[in-house]
Amino acid sequence: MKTMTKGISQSTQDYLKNIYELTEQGASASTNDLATRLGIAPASVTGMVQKLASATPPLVDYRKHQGATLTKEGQRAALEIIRHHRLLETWLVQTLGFSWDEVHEEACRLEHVISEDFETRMAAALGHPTRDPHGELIPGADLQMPDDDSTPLSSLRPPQDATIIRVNAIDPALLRHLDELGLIPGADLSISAHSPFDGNISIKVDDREFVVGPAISNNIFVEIGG
Amino acid sequence: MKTMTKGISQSTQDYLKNIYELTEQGASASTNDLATRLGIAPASVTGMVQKLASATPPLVDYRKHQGATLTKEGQRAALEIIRHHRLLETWLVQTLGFSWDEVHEEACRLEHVISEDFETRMAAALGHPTRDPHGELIPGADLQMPDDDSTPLSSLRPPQDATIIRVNAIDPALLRHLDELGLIPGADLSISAHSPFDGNISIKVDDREFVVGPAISNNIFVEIGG
DNA sequence: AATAATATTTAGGTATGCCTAAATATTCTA
DNA sequence: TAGAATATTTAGGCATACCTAAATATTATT
Repeated sequence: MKTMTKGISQSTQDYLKNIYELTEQGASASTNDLATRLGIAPASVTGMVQKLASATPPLVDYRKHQGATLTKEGQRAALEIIRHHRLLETWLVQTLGFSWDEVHEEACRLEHVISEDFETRMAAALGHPTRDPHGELIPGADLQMPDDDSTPLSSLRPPQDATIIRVNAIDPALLRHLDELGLIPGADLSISAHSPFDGNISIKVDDREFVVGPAISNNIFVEIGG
Repeated sequence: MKTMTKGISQSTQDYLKNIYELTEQGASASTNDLATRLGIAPASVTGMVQKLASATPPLVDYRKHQGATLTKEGQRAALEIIRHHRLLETWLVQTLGFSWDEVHEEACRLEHVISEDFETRMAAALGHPTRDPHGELIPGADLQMPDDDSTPLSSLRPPQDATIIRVNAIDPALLRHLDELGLIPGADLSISAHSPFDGNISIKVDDREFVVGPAISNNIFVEIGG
């Protein structure tokens, strides 16, 4: 009947996960960005981040007006949740036939309540996958995040070829759109044109050719060479 | 990021589920029994039950010192959770190899967070089962609880034969014990003796013979005739 | 039927995690 | 570099769901 949070509340887990994701590319996580991602008021984030910073052990480093970063402890907890989330997405797609645009929300709810035993069994049943259905890396049982050497699609220029590795998107409508275009992990593509001013690129996938803007191409990551 | 409770909190769901189970055999659910099952103080139960009774729509009928029963609405919600719980137990056993003593706790946490979509897919993948790994009946998608025509093992007398249909137990240690004895749903048994004063019966299962007391035999339900 | 034992309720309090409004700090712009 | 715009924090509140201690009601005993 408990909530299986190993003493870390569900709300805290959400904070840590989002701080992890916001700080992945270097900077610290701002109050506002966190508030937006969590769907709560900035003032509430300030209070909560202060609490996380003065917990024992502290889960985040925080100085007023400077945003938050994760401590070692906080990072451990974040990676645990991210591992849960990504294994669950994989699991839902592979065993229950969910599509990749449907699993995010479900995994967000389940990630907080599954046991370590569940996690272990799921990983084994899936053959210890290293990427989820969006191509996102799954931290290992040791909570190490593997390296990702992929490149943003937006950085390619004609006539480069590439294979899609990872699609960084949550919005179901966008994911369905990308699915229709064939822009999914594993897809091979080639760049046929690039517009320098608007950043649009023309790509060919499955013999279909179309143009994508930076809003999309910045969030698709590829391995160069088809 | 929400908790998928259709406006009914997780705590409320636990109350309703437990009231359902306590009132299944007729009487109303007392404050104390609920407190014991939920692991909280009786005073807290009083407060919560009062709240459930004055919700709109009311989820329980309640009069001071008289215990609580479910309203139609409350029963609907309870059956929804029980359906989740029992499908999940079945799912965990069949797809992740959990044993029947390990699934209760896990299902108690998951039951509150899965979507209707998840429920539907799980039911379909399992072939719309009507009983969970303990033999407990699973309410249908229409939230009708099927009839159970089984008989308590404790009511049998030599030389009756029977097949185990349902084992009403949660305690993992007890469930492992029963598993070792072969007292699991589907097992055929025959009654070889009955002690009138202590209620013990001797039963033979898988060519092994042993004695079980009423604490066990009252919670094993059978279909008479092997 | 009075008293004892048990069950339940009331009263007052706590922690969590959110809110709004107002104050303050930082960053941008001219 | 002053003022405007933006971001953040403080202060004061609220709902949920739990707690303990004390009061009261019900049930059992003699």
